[in-house]
Amino acid sequence: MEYKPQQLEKKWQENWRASRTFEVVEDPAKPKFYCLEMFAYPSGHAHVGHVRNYMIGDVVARMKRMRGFNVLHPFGWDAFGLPAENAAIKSNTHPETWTLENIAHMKGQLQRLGISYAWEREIATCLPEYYRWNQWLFIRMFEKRLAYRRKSTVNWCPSCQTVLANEQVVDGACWRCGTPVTTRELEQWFFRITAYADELLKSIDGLPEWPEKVLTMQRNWIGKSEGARVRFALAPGPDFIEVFTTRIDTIYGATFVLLAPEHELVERLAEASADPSAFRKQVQRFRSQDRAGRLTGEVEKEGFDTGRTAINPFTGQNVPVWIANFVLGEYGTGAVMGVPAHDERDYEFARKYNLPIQVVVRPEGGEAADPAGMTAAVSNDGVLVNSGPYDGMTSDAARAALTDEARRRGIGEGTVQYRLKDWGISRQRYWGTPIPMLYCDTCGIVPVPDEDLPVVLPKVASFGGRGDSPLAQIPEFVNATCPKCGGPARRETDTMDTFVDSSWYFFRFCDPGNDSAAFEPSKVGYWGPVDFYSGGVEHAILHLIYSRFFCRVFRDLGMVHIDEPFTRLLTQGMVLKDGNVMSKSKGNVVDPDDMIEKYGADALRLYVTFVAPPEKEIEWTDAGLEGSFRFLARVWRLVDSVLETVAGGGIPSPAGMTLDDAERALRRKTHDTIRRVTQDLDPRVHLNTAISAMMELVNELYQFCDRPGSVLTVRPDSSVMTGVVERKETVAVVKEAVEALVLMLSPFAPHMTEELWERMGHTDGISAAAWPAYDPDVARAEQVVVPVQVNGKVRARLTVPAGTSEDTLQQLALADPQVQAHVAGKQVRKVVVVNGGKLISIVVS
RNA sequence: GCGAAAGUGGCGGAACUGGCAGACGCGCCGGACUUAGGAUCCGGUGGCCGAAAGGUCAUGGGGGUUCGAUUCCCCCCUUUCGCACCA
Repeated sequence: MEYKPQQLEKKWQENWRASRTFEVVEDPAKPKFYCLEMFAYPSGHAHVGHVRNYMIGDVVARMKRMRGFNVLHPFGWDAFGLPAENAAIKSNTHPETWTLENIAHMKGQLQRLGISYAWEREIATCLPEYYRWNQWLFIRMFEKRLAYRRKSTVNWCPSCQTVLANEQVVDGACWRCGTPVTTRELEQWFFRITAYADELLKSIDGLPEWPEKVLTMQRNWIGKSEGARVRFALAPGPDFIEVFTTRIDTIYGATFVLLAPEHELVERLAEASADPSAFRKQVQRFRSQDRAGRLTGEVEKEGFDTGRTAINPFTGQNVPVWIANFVLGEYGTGAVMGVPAHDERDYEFARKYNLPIQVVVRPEGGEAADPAGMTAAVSNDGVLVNSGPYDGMTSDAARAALTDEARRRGIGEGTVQYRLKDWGISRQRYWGTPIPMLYCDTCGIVPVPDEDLPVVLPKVASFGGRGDSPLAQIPEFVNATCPKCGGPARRETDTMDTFVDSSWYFFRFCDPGNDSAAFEPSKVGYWGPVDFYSGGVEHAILHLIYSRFFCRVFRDLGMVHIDEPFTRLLTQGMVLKDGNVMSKSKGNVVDPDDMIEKYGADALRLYVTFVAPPEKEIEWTDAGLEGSFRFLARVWRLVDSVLETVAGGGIPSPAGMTLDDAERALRRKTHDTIRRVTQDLDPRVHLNTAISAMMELVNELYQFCDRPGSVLTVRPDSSVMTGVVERKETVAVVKEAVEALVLMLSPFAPHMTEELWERMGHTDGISAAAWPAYDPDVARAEQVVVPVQVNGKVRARLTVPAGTSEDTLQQLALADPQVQAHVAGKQVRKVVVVNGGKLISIVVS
C-alpha cells in the first residue's frame, strides 16, 4: 500500500474528535502535565510560523501523555484588539464578525495539522463569558487599590489613536504599527504592578527553566537601583528640590541641580522669573523635542539657567538650578544633582555651559584628577577627597554614612528606585473589555456590582478612533444608574488593554466553562502551574511580566497557591522566507494548507521540528519538506513490508532468545535509539536530534533486511517481504524495533503512526500506548572498539570485550603490531586510558 | 557605547562532563532496477597531494593550557540579539 497521507489524516482527525481522545479531567492518581503554547491572535490565516510553535508543544504533549502523564493541552484565541477594529473600518463589517470568521478559519487550519488539543476547552477572549472575569478581577483589584485612576502623561500612538503602556513602546515607537509615540495628559486607569516590583525581580532567580536572555530582559525592565533622595533647599525658601541619586558619595561634588522640563516646580520658577514668557518658551521647546530622541540621547544635551540657586546641603554652597532636556520627568524625582567630575552626562553639560567642576573621588591608590586637565568624568567608585569629614572613606562606606547623615538631618533618606512603572490599561478604542466602572456626581467612582457583570460591549456601527472612546458616543451605554445612591451615573467608556486578557487565560483553561467564577481554585490547584510554555521571544517583557504579576494578584486573592505561572519557558525561533519574516504585505507567506495538500500534515510537522533546534530561526525551504515526506514514506514502506510478519501479539519478546550477531546488533540499536530519543525529548527539547536518531534506526533496519542471507526485503513498490521468515528470533527483533520506532515517531507524525499502529494489530490507539521502555542491558555492547592514538593520531583499533580493565587495555595497545610500528625505536613517555576505556593515547618522544 | 550569545562542508545542522570533527537531512555525483525516472534501493561526497594505500591541512583569525581543544583561558574580527542619557 502506498503512503497517501491525506485520506488517513482525515480519518484519524475524525476519529480523535469522535472519541474525545485529548479531553482530560483532573485525576489525582496521575501526575499532571500542563503543556501550553501562547494562544493566537486571530489575524486571519495561520502560517508556518504558527505551525512551528504549536508543533513544539504538541510533540511535548503527546510524548508526555505516552509517558503516563495526565496532559492538559488547550488552545484559544486572543481575540480582542485593534486589527479587528481597523479591518472592520476598512471592510465595513463589525469587529466581532471579522474576528469570529477568522477564528473559524484558523481553527480549521490547526485541526488539519492534527494537534492534540482539548478543543472542548477552547476560549475566545472577546466573548462575554470570558471578559466578564476581566471585569470581575478589575473590581477586586480596585478594592485592593491595585487598580487606580489618575491623570498622567501617557504614551500616545497617533496612528492607533490610543494610549500605550510603557512596555508597548519600543524604541520610542508603537509596538504594533511602528509610529513614533507622542504624549498626552489623560485620566487613566493603572494597575499597580510596582507593588510587586521587588517580588517580581527577586523571584526571577526561581525560574531556572527560563532562557537566561528573557530573565535578563525582565531584570533590566524592572530596573532596580538603590540610592537616596536628598532635598536641596531653594534659595530663597521655602521650596526645595528633591533629587534622586545612586551616587550620594559624590554629593560634595554637586555643583548644580538639574530639573526635567516636566518637573512640577518649573511653572512656579517661570512665574517668578524675570521674563516668564521667554522661560516658558524654552521649556516648551524642550518638551516638544522628539521624545524618542530625548529618551535615547540622540537629541543634543541642552539646558538653561533658571537664575535661581539651591543649597547643597552638605557643602552649604549655593549651586545654580538649570533645566535640562535630558533629565527624565518620569524617573526618580524628575530632578538630579549635577556632579560633573564623576558623571559623564553632567561632565558634558558642565563643559558646554562652563559650570564648575569639583573632584571628590580619587581612584583607590591613585591621585585625584585635576579639574582643569580633565577630559572625561571619572565615574568609578574610589576614595573620597574634598568631602569634609568623609575624606578617606571608600565610595561604598561613604554612601552608607552620607545617607545616614541625610536621614538624621531630615534632608533625605535611602530609597529604592524602579524603572518599572505602573501599567496603564485604559484604551480609547472599541474592541476590548469595557472597564466596569461608573462615575456618579455624588458618590464618585463606583464599581459595577458583581451581579451586574458582565458589562457587555454594545454593538455599534462606527469605531473610528478619534481620540476618545467610540463607546462615549453611545448614550444608552454611557448613561447608567449609580448602584449606591440610585442617581444618574456615567459609565467609563475606555476599554482594557488586551494584555489584560492574556495575563490569566492559562488559568481559565483549567475551568473554561465556569459561569460563577473565573475558575475553581481546586482545578487550577491541580493543573497549575503551566509546566511547559512555548511562544515567541517578542513577549519576553510584555505578556510574560504581566502574567507573572497577575498570578500574584490571584494568589493574594486566595485563588491560586503558586507564585509563578510558567515553570518552563521555551522561546521558539521564527520561520523566515527569503530572509524575511513572513507577512502578507511582503507576499511571502507559506500557507500550511497548501503544504498539507501536497505532502500531508505529518510531513509538515516533521519538517518544522527537524530542520533546526526549536529556539533557532529557520529559513523555509520546500526541498526540506520534501525530504521529510520521503522519510515518512520510507518508514511507511518499511513497516508495510514487514507488517504481515510482525503483526499480531503471538511473537514473544526477543529477550531470552538466542540471537545471532546481526540480530543482537539491531536490538542494541533499537534500545540505544530509545535512550537517545527519550533523552532528547525530555527534559531537553532537542526535537531535531531525536528525529536524527530515529532516521538512523530506520537506515539500520533497511540494512538489516538487506543483509546477505536475509529473506526480508523492503520492496520499492512496498509489497510484502519475499520469502518466509523462519527464525522467530529475527521476527521478534524486527518487531521490537518497528514498534519502538512507530511509538517514538508518533508525537511527530501522529496520523501515519496511528494507522500503522492499528494495522499492527493494536486497538487502543497510539496516543494511549506506552512509550517504549529502554533496556540498558541490551543497549550495552558486549564488544567495544577502542581507538589507540600515538602522538595524537589513531594508529590502531582494538576490539575487546566490554569492561576490559585499563591495565589490560594498556598492555594490549602496546602489544599491537601497528602500534609497535609507530613506537619502535622511540621512547614511550606516557600512556593514558581515557574514561575507563574509551580511547588510549600513547605519547612517544 | 554597554552587555549577552553565536561563528563548524555547497546548505540546515550534530558532537551529552575536553577524547576518532562533520551524526542526520538537503543538494550534488555514481551504480542498480527501468521504455523512462523528478519514484525506489545501494554507494560516494570538507580542502589539498596521491592511481591507491595513505599522507596532510581543516571548527572566524592569532596566542595559551593539555598527551589531546569545536569544547577551557586571553586578544582580535564578524554576525545576531538585548539595553541604551534611568542619574
